[in-house]
Amino acid sequence: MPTGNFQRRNTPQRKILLEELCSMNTHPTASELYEIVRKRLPRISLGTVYRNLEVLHEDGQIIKLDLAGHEARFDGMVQPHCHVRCTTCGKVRDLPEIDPRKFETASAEINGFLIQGFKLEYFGTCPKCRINSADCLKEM
Amino acid sequence: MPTGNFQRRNTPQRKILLEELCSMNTHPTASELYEIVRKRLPRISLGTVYRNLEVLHEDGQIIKLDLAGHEARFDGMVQPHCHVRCTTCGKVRDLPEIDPRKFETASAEINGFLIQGFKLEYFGTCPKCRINSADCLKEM
DNA sequence: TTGCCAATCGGAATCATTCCTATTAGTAAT
DNA sequence: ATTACTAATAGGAATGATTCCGATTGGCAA
Repeated sequence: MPTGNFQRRNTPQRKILLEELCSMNTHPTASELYEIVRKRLPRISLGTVYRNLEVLHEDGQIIKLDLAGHEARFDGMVQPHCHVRCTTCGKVRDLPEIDPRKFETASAEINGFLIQGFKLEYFGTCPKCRINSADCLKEM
Repeated sequence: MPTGNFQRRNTPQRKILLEELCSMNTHPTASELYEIVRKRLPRISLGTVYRNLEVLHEDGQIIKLDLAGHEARFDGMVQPHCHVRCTTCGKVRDLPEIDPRKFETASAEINGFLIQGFKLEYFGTCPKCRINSADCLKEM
């Protein structure tokens, strides 16, 4: 998850990963990006791709789409926006904006997609972990 | 994904899985449920647990929580409701209701959870797959 | 009882992701 | 330039959730 603390200077591999990701709007997986980047860096390893995508994500330079039950996908567009996943072929595309009113309707059409539903997941800190991290602070 | 077509008669294994899942509100993973059910069915296999959770989900008898980048969790409460995941310990709990207005605020407190954000994913059918499935219908 | 079919068991296979270790590249100091 | 140090990399092994497969079992109808 993004820490927002600081932004590391990008290594050559990381820079090229970012360039390639930002030049596409198809939200590739780590493996897809690996195949693409390999054309420019034939000796890059898949582990490096994973690690650097994680670093870029931590530093807020890219978005990680960790969606329901599928491999993670990555997005070079960091402005907040939504995504649709095709339940048939699995492709992921951008949605123009968050419109909570759409939640009410069972189905709708956006950008040619026939929307069947949405999945909403909150994240945060549970009561117990809030207390524990408070303890941590006291101990320091 | 739920088909809503018909509901199969539950096998003994499936019935017990459903009973156990409905008696808890902690959204167990398949492995956790496997350990629990094993007390009543010592010879059940993990594969059976996975298959039957999938069947129950397809028939709409349970909810499958396929959340961001973690193992799937299952929920016996089928009324629509939301979930929070603790980013520290990973536990998942119910949220009382969907309140789209909450989307606006960066952080809020619900049920003792300190909410840091949410993840919203639409799903549906992309333009190409809509056409292909229409072709399918024509061919039939 | 027999045959049939779906469900099960048990374990192997898969696949995305993470981890490990030796090597390399980059930078600063000498 | 050379050396020393450190962080990042490559390559591959390990992990872990999930799916797949083949042989066996259980329940039901003829």
